[in-house]
Amino acid sequence: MEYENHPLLRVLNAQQRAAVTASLGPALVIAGPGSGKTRVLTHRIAWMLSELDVAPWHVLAVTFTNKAAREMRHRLDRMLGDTSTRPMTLGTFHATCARILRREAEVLGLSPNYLIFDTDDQLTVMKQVVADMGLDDKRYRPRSLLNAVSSAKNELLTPEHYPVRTYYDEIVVRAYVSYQEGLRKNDGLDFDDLLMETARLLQTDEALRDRYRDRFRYVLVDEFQDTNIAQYVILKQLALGHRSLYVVADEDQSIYSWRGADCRNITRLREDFPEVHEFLLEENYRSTQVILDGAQAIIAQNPDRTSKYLFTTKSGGYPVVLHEAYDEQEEADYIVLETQRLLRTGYKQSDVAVMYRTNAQSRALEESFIRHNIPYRLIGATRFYSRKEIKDVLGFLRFMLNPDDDVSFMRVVNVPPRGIGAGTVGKVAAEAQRLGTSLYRGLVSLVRSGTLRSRAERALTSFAALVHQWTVLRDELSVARLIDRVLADINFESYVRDGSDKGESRWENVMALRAVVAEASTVSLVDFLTDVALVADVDELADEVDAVTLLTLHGAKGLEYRVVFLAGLEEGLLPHSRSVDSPSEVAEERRLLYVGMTRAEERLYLTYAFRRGWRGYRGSEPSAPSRFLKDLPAEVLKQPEDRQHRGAKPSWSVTSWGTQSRDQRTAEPLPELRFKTGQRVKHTYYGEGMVLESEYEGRQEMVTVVFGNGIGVKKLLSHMAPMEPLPQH
DNA sequence: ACTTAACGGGAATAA
DNA sequence: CCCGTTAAGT
Repeated sequence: MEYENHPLLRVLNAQQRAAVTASLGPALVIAGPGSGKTRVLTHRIAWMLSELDVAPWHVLAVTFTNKAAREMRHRLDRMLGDTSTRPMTLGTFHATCARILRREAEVLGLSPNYLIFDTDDQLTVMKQVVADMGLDDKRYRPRSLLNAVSSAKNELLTPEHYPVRTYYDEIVVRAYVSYQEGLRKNDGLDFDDLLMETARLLQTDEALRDRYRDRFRYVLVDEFQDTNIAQYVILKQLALGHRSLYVVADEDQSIYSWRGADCRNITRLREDFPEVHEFLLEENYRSTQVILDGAQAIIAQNPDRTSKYLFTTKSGGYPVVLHEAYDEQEEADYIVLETQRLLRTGYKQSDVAVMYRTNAQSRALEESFIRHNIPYRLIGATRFYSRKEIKDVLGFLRFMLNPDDDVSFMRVVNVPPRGIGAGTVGKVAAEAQRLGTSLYRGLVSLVRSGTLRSRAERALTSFAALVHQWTVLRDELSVARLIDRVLADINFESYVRDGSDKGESRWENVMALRAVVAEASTVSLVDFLTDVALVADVDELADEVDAVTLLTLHGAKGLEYRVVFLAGLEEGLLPHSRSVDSPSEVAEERRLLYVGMTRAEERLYLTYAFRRGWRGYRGSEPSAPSRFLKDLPAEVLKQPEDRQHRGAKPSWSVTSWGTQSRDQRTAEPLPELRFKTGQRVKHTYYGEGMVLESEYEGRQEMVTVVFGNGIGVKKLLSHMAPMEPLPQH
């Protein structure tokens, strides 16, 4: 091939090269996991800029996370050796739309300072709606109404077009209308609005559409399989001008249908752009063949997919390890101890990731990592920007930017507690209602009237004075100075640092926020608040830290680690109990497992627990291994070391305790107990210990052992635990 | 009238 | 374990 020696193409394989050097028309790159799609995307952009005479300001590249966008820009700058990517638009859908709408705010009846309402804010607005409509919030849960509204927006359905089949739908429509009014009144957009309003503007306003078509002549999209209808319409409207739409997709990694992502966008693309060129990337550069075989065996069971064959030149590899633990604690201990073992063989902490279905599963893992003194970082769970102390500070910033935002008003009016409770706020609300304005203006009016005399009302007066000062300072000080000012004015430190450890850590968070702001010293208040609203959990992931990563399977998309543990592979968790009734949702759960497995470069561990505690360990319930595990071919599996010496146990099926444990009690006489009280034992991981008690639990011998070295008391199953009796002295 | 402590009920994934 | 709600205390 003539291009073979081009510096941009030398590092690529033939399939990648074809994709990178495609003509400027529409292109669809189907890329399996680890096939170098990020590389293709970056090289493609570099190729367009350097070989196809594309001007960077005409390029729009959409990534799935801000982190990916940053990395891509960085790589491009390095490849091209300058800052020619500066004028390029590179970011997530939400960030890009937020910026467009900032510019076009007026058309939508918003101020250019409109704020993005996060999940909590949305809930506040919807609760208000439900209250105003006089609905029973048990029957019409604000959360569930929000879900309905959200899916409607993802499909660009306005209230008028919302299909009403039941009375509940009728309520949804009314709530949808009031909810939108509520958002507008407060000068806010929610996440879904960012996409929907952008799509609608592009659809309805021809002049505007032509402007953006001219600006974004070349559109590139990563993770196309996870776009929803609104996003597709945005892409289509832009691309119908110059017909240069370059998308990378893998339907097997579609894991966001619950938030409106629609794989059929791939079909739509083929229909709307029949001249599309398609490319297939099948060579995997990430994982060993064993891991790929395992992952493909799992995904192959899904119906209606175009099958790919992923291959790698890394033949062989370590077998996939399937481990059954007694409960979530021992599962965590197994993962941590195995990690420790790997660390001794040359892996770094940052080479290891533990993935799970639900955030709640991180707790047991965290405890174990702490106990064994291994640093970890947790992605998601309580996101930094949704901690109370952070939201409070941000609330003040939002409020000073837009005092007419009632949601922010309610958030900050009594923080720290200054004696302004529901009753007092009610008076303000009444005044606001009377004047038909915001709470803040209602407050100002009350203050002017001079009728505020009681303690609570005097607190209101001083609060109003404070806010007034801030709105003046708002345009004069940097964001960092504003934060300092607020913290000082409300004496936030003494409120947050209440002397407890938690208080200290809360204050650390505030200082961390302060540091983030200081770094971006020139950013405006609006832009800062926008950025903050749109950071994703994984965006927080700093690569410099050497620590084990704990994250959900959803968060793991696009990442890779030398060692991956997938925890909690049980019925009810993966597939999640809420999805088992729907075949399509189970298929998505399967893809989730597939995504997790294909994150692993060298070693993959699949673990599940025999019983798992809910609600903070109080009571635990037996669980069954995930149905997906059945599809793992025996060849890729290995029994964990702790069971090998115990002789032949073929594959997972033998250990399906869930079916054994409960009912088959009296089938056969029980053999004698292997351990008895006082017996000294040696455990492969826990070391030496002494048996406190041994008894039958069902047909299993359950041994309670106390170990030394701070490990403490463990309950172990005699036939499962890697534990032997020691000779008595 | 507001604040704090005790209580009961409840869990999926996320920009 | 975290949330929102309620009851008692300031």
